[in-house]
Amino acid sequence: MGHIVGATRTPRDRWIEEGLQALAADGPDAVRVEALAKRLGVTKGGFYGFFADRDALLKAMLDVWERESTDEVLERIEREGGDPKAKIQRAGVLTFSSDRLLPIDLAIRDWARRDEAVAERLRRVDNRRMALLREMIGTFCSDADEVEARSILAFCLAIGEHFLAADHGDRTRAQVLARAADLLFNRPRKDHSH
Amino acid sequence: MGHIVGATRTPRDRWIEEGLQALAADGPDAVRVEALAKRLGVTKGGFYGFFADRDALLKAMLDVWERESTDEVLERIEREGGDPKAKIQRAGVLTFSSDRLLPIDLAIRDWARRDEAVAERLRRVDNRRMALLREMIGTFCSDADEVEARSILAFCLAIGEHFLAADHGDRTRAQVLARAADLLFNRPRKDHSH
DNA sequence: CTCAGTTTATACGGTGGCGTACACATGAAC
DNA sequence: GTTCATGTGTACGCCACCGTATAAACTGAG
Repeated sequence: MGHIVGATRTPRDRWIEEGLQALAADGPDAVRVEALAKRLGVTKGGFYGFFADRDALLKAMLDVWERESTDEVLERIEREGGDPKAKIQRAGVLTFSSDRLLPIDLAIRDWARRDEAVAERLRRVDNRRMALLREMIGTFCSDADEVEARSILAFCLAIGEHFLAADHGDRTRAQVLARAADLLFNRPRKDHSH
Repeated sequence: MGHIVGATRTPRDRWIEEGLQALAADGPDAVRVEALAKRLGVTKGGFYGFFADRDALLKAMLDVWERESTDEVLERIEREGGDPKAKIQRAGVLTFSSDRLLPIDLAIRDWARRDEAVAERLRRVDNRRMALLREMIGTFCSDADEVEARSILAFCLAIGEHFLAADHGDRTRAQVLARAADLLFNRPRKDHSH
């Protein structure tokens, strides 16, 4: 029973991986079975053995992304420890400076605007990330409303930066970002004097 | 000479407008000649009288968007006047709360990640918007580096908010955004005590 | 009414993509 | 070496889309 026979030249994972690369590079419309096969040096012959149809591949891709973007990143952050600011920074680096995860993340954000199922997954992922941000910012800011405000600012900066095309004169983007992060993480506000 | 005859049931502008709607709703790949014709209750017969090919339509769409997003908005802001903060807010409302311009803007941002020509146009538009932000923020903040930092934070908040799927517990998104804007525009930082 | 110019409908060839059917190849188990 | 499940190549029907060609319909001027 359970005969495991026949070698798999192009296992399920490689289809998913190639799909994620296509998604990252050119959006969900670029995830085409025959195109992936070509890039894998193979025809689509084996594809339909692993996936019912193209849509099943898309779902599988999102599963992998969701797991990699939450569990794996959060686990690694906890494992490596450090103070709150270091953790925030590491979380940012792990997802928004990753050559692998960043372009996938951005593509999925645009995708989510048109597909409710994708939006639902993104919500789960973003909520976990926001929870981390809140926790970290809460260690040096006591006003809960302000914690939320600073969290959304930080998150939107990390995302929006990649959708923003503006220049900054003499400054580099990195310099401007550093100063912005400084404002969010290192400068308690003046006394509440409404 | 120059006989102007023959009525135009579906003028150039309507093709462009329908194209922009398709772009806003489903991204650049959804801008298909035959699909637009169907939505216009027409076949593609007349299309190639106005445009050399699909690509010419895309260019024309970007032209219209660029003009509407810069000249028209900025002109209106100047015309209606007000204090700096009111101007920032109006600029934000005119572009990022417009049912028409907002979804187009977001679609173009994603598009720009893959098409250098689109990125170039977006850069022109974003630079004009950033210039406005700098000018306004400069009226109550003297440190040029911090002006730049607050500007990018404000811009990324306006953009990123729409790509962010997180919830905020009891608070509404609008409440959180208001508090974040408050941080950026109404709270001078503590004395520089580094 | 006639006419010319323009817009639109229809039909066509070409391409690329999906999903299916079936035959071939491969390699482990026996 | 035979068997057999599995992966792969090839071919097919189908549909959507682009861009072209050509004929029909419309419109305003004379």
